[in-house]
Amino acid sequence: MPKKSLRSHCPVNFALEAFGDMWSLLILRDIIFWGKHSFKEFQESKEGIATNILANRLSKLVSSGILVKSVDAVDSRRSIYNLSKKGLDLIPMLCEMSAWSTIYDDKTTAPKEFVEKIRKNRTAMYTLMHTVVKNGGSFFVGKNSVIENL
Amino acid sequence: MPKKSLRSHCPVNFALEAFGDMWSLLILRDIIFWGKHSFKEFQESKEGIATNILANRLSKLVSSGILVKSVDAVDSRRSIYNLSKKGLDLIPMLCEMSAWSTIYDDKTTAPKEFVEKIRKNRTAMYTLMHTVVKNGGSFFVGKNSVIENL
DNA sequence: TATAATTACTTGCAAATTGCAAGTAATTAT
DNA sequence: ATAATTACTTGCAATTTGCAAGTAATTATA
Repeated sequence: MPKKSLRSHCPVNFALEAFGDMWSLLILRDIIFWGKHSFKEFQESKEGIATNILANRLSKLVSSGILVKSVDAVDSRRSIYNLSKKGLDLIPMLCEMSAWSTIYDDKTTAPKEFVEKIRKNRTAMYTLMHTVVKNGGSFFVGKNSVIENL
Repeated sequence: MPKKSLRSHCPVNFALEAFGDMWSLLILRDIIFWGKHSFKEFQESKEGIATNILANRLSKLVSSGILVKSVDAVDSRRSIYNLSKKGLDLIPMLCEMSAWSTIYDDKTTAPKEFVEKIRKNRTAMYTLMHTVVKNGGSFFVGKNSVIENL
């Protein structure tokens, strides 16, 4: 199908058309914060995404250049989804979103050091996360996780 | 109806449940960037929101404490929607979203100074916008608009 | 002062999207 | 050889959306 034209080139609208639905953002969260990379792992997240929707969102994120899909070298059944540069550049937005919720949700599961660190030096935090995720890590999971360096 | 419980207290999910749908975000954009405040003005935006959806989203944003509704002093037909503190605190997120699109949409309508300014000193930009919008202004429109101070 | 506009909605209904359950195809593990 | 696992697809009911057409309460105009 031919790529349908945008309703507008307003930057907020552009972002919404690329990744602005609930499930796409939860997939990005799973990668950035939890180091998930496969269909199965995304499916196991507690919000409970349906498999047809998950397949649909993954293919949209790949075709908009935010995710890159590859086949696992040791298990060819597995597809691996990683963030491209374009996807890594969404880290600041996800961080601000999370920081907001951490302030306004009194039952938040986010660590308080996260918001403190962001308030002190946002750009440093974004840069650190960009590097960690680019190298296969994530905020919470992985041997070079962000949280153990806070 | 009793307030339905959240699927999770993950900060990304919390944000999505509060304002994470396309139309809610476009309403927030209209207020922050274009200084719109009434039903009619939101309806006129070029993305073309249907009036039933607009009414629904405005009432959700009010009940989640992001918007505050009041009646216009000089024309009692008009309802006026303003950002609460909780709403003003979404400015950083909207800015990062816009900054991302400005980089990746080669037809973006965003001014390039915006992204430059954010890269140089994000926090200063957020603070300026917070103040301007709090005082009834916006990024583009109003006598104390942000853009004329870039 | 009667009539026309305007503003902020609501209602009804068709069309699109979602959510759920159940497959399927291609590996990999036992 | 058989069972699991992984990444999907399919069918269908239920929910949500989009569109057109109201309605009610002002405010503006002849």
